[in-house]
Amino acid sequence: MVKSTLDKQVSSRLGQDDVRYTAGRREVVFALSEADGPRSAAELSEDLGPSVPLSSLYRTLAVLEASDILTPHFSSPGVTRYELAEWLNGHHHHLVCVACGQVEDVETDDEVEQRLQAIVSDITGRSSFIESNHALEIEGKCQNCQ
Amino acid sequence: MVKSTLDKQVSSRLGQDDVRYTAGRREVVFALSEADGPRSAAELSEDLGPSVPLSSLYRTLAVLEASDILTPHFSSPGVTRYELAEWLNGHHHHLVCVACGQVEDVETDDEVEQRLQAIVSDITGRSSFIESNHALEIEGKCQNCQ
DNA sequence: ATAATAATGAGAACCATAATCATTTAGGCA
DNA sequence: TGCCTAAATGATTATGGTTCTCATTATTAT
Repeated sequence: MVKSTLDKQVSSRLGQDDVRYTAGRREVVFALSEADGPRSAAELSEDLGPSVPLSSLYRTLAVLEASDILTPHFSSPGVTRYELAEWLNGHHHHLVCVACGQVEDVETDDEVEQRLQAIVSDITGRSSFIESNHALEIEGKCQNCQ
Repeated sequence: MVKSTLDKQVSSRLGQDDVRYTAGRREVVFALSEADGPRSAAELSEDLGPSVPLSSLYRTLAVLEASDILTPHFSSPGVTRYELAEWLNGHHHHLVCVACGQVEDVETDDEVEQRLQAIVSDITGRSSFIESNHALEIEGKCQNCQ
């Protein structure tokens, strides 16, 4: 995604909530748009350096999540990773390395995604659970850890 | 699963690791075998009462995970839930309620599971990632929270 | 029985995250 | 342009889930 396009979408969405799109928040959104998977506060802090202090970073993540710019992701104990929400980043799934904990995005083409959605409907169809989303997490070993 | 069968399988598996299957550990395994989804330490502690103190409970969970009796599961911020490992509990997927955080198991029949495995293979086939397992997490609202 | 080893439990320590609060910054308006 | 008000920031402190420590207790092997 082009940076300026993303910035416009985020800015507009935040505007609806009367939330300002400040420099620090832009940095966080940009760093996440460059990442190839969800990032924790600690990982982002490393990427960003001292220009965004941890306390501000945590608050920024919470603010951006509340406005549906970011989605939290849980795959390792005790740490929350964030990624751009689906409407910004596209629907995708995750490869979770059981060795190093890194999470990588994978895209699926429409045909595969349709088959997956059919499976989800098959599963929830019989229950009283109302589906809003699904996530296919594939665990294994990434190239580095094999 | 019959209690005695489960106990035998767990006991035998722990024996291979020279780990004792003590009363407290039996209580935890039993509580998880009765649960209809992954349970956190806090939830288990509520189920078990004061007979298994928290510090012992956490250690028991770690020990049982190390011997592949339990599998950790991450779906809400900052809390790890455990369930019996797949070889004891069967392969299944999860319905995660976005409102209350509860996680419920769902079984899939073989035909559906085959279709899902085919999708996973389609996705990882093109990459250098080596799959060991997959998890389909369906988010939405449980009956209580609708 | 006894020695050796593992398990237990109470409490302290740890670490990721959230809350506090004084200060700074930014947008609305004269 | 310069105030005024509300929002954002950042250093610090608090919180809560989890792990560690260590003295005590229980279990296994000889």
